[in-house]
Amino acid sequence: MKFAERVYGVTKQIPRGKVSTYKAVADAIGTKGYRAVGQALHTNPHAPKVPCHRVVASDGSIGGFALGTKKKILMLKREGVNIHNKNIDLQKYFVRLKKEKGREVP
DNA sequence: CCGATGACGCGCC
DNA sequence: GGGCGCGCCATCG
Repeated sequence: MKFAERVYGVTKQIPRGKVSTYKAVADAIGTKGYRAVGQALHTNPHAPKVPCHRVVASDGSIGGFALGTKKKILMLKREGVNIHNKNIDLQKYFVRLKKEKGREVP
């Protein structure tokens, strides 16, 4: 399994109307390469299956997007995620991503 | 193999 | 609170 595939697997779990952060994704797959996560999403071959636009920066900013940040914002707002001044309320829309492989130690 | 780059994160000024 | 710099990991040249 490639690194990118793992990123997609985790990102794919983000429900509509919610968002997550690169840090959360990286932590979910067990890596500290936050930047690598972003790169994987940039080269995301899976279209709507992997909602890469639902992944934002940990500071609440939009972050980046292949088609342009504005487009990203528009898509998010369209899904119900309210955005003000290029910022998202992580406290409200942030969702915890569960690790794709690691179990919760029963 | 080494060097540079990137949709980031955090510490410091 | 805003801006700047360094560090992180994976991929590409």
